[in-house]
Amino acid sequence: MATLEIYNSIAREKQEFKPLNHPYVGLYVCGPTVYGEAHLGHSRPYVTFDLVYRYLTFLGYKVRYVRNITDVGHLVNDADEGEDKIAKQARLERVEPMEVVKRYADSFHDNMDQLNTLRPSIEPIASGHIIEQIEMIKQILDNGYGYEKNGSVYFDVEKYNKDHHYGKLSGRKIEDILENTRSLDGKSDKKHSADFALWKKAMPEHIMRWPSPWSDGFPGWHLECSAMSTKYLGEQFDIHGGGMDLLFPHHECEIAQNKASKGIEPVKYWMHNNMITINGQKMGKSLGNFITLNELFSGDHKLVEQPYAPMTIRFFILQAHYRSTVDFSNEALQAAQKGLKRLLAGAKTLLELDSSDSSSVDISNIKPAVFNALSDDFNSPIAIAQLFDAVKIINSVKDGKATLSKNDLTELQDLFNDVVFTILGLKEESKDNSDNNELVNGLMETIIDTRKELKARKEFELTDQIRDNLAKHNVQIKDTREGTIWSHEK
RNA sequence: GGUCGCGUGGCCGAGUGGCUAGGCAGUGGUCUGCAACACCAUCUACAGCGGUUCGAAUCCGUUCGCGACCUCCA
Repeated sequence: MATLEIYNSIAREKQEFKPLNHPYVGLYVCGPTVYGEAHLGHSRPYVTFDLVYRYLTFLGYKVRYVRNITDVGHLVNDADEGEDKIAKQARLERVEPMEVVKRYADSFHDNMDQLNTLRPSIEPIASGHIIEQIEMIKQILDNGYGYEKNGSVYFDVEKYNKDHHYGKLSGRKIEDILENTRSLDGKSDKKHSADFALWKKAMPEHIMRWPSPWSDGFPGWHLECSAMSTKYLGEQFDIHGGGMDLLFPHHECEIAQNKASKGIEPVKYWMHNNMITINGQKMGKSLGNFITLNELFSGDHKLVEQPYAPMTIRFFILQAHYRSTVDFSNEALQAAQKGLKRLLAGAKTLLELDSSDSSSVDISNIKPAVFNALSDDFNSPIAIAQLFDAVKIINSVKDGKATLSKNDLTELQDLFNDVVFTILGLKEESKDNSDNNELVNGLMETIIDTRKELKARKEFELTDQIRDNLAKHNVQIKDTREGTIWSHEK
């Protein structure tokens, strides 16, 4: 099997993956700020890093997957002037901030379960780690990279850059940052506009506040990831993931905070997924062009022509490489839906095939091609393309136009089981499992038998009527060579 | 304006120097009472221009178009 290569954002090239502490792997992914329902854009990083988590685990690594929940400190606007996102939503909904957090964290978890993403090993919450964050601020101050002003503490970017390189991840030069950062019209306590908040003094009306040596207040947004990744994965860990839009300033600030407090480069491999776009433009809350996952699942949105199953969304995302943008459209999702159906039908057929004495087709290159693709920076679209080639073979065998030896058949079955279900995390979308539904099975059996009798009498008007009526209840009837089968879809 | 990236066939989306990506859609056929599924065959491509090379979608230059980040964002 090929060695795993990962595109490391900070090196701007693919690098062989060598964990710091084999076979253990630390994986940190920036989680959501839970002030609203998750939208399609959110599904990208979590499906992407679910693939990373699943594949690393499959390869035998012991992965600790940490993904935070942000419930405090993430401001609506500028790091200095904006309102806290959670607090704002709480005001709009007239509830407690923690009610907002609970509601949308639950909703997020539901959506992630629907997308069949595995839950992280640890899911730390920012407000539960105030002490750790305060400790880190103290260290940054002790090391001379921060300053206090009016109860707030800021990171001194200019000072830090004298000893380290602020901008090494995003490829920015400090001069450009200092030059281009928006001026704050002298309203700010910051020495320089490029500086960012480590601790903010809370306004009197602010509910989300904690005591600290500097003021009653709350931590800056960037700090939580530094503090929590350090706590659960150590001062240095293997992989840090997140959306490309977090690359600057969020991840840049994280590196700075870690180095300023611990003196160590925290992350070995930085991974950034690209955006989901809509009409070529990034889907985002601030742009107002987003579609929530629940809206996609229900079809209840003006841009959504039909309900899309969670697995369709997952497959849609996996059919593109994580570092490419992927554009939302109904056409693309419908193509994904049909493609997924074909792939899963192939997987099912594969289990029913009989082996022959020998193979009439050569399947020896499929498995290596699949794993080479996955090991080449998690290239799921290539892996999927290989699986479709296998589906073609599977269907040929089913049609009696090709044969597979016992060994080859087993190899394909194992491959599909490993890749389709374990690694890509796809699954059948069957909601009504017929095994606990004897009544329905009995009824369907009666209907199908009756229809068979009608068919024999060439009463085709009636047989078609039965098929059409059942279709109205999302029950599909198919007359195959082996007999009539039925399926119920959502 | 600065930094970075992208532009592939009707649509989506891989590929980074020579060999059919794949999916969806289309067309013709096989199968079917008719469908659906499936199978076989088939079609359309690398934004423009210039260069390097025996050979470029792939490397270099340039023009045009689009996007991301530089405010919050997955």
